[in-house]
Amino acid sequence: MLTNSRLAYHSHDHKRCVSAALTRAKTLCDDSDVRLTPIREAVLRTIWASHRPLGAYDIVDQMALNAASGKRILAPTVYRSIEFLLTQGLIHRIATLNAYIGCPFPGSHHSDFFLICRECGSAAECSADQLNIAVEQTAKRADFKVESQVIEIAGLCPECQQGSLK
Amino acid sequence: MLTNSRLAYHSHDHKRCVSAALTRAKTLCDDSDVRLTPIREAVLRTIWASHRPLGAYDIVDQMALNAASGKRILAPTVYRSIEFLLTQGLIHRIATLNAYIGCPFPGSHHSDFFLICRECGSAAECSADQLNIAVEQTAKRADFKVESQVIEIAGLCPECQQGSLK
DNA sequence: CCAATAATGCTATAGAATAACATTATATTT
DNA sequence: AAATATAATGTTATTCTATAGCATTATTGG
Repeated sequence: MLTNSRLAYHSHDHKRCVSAALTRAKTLCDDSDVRLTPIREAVLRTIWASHRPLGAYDIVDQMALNAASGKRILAPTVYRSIEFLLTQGLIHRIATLNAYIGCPFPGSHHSDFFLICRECGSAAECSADQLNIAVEQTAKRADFKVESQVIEIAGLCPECQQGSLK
Repeated sequence: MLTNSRLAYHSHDHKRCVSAALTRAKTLCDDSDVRLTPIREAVLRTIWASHRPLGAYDIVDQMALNAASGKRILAPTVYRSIEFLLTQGLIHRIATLNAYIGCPFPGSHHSDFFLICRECGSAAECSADQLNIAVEQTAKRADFKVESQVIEIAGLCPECQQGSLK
């Protein structure tokens, strides 16, 4: 099983998370001959500010002012960056939250699913063969051809299970 | 595996689907001492008009005029009915589509998932132990306590696989 | 440098969902 | 049955999410 649950739920040197994500992003965009512009990079950095999925308008609010013009960066621009980052596989959309989160292992093929803590809001991404196989097999029994999947599990992360004394 | 994929994807006597759903709904609401009012029943009937998830404003548009007053039934009222029907387990929300679909087996405990055809829009609900076990086990490996799950698979239903010749 | 393409700025608007308060209907108590 | 309490609906406005359309600026390739 591939997962970033250690990092997502426990305290750690988050700056390393961010810089690693940024480095990976640059490399991948370079390899794919697409442009990780300053704005796109800033959006990615904003999303990576935590392990909690972030809404598009939260991103708008938390983005620094445009370095060049000193003006705010508005929703359509942010949404364009989001679309770019989604296409490049650098972020994911969490459908149940209308929010976006950085992908911890972009570039690698993985049908992912998410463990989202209802208490602290942190989300871990996982990829488990067992689950993918189960999806494939159950779909097959209905003669259904799988093309994409959204799996979002809500509950309590390890830390918050301790916090809530029940 | 529990599923309504037969009915969802293939032609059938849909009136029976609807009347069966309505009957179940009445029974369940009666048992739970909650009121399936005319409007709530009309919303449920509208959702059950097909096996395709229906958006809230589509429901608003497709609802008949209020039998009593002859006026349109507006969004907040429809949303209230949706909330009621969700609470009673009579319908489900499809997060990836912002849409709602009738539950074919309400009352029974089931952690469900959906097979949604991108071609015809029909969605089948399934419940497979194998998948639930896989979810539980992978979550457990991350020390995550599962409370609810959203699993939405997109692809091609049996009928539409034949239609699209590839 | 010039033309073509890509990215961003900006305004408006579409689509999904709910807040707040008034009104009406139903249930409960007397 | 009348009075009261509770539940459901009507109505208007608003919030939140997302995109359309067009102008402007930046980047790339010749």
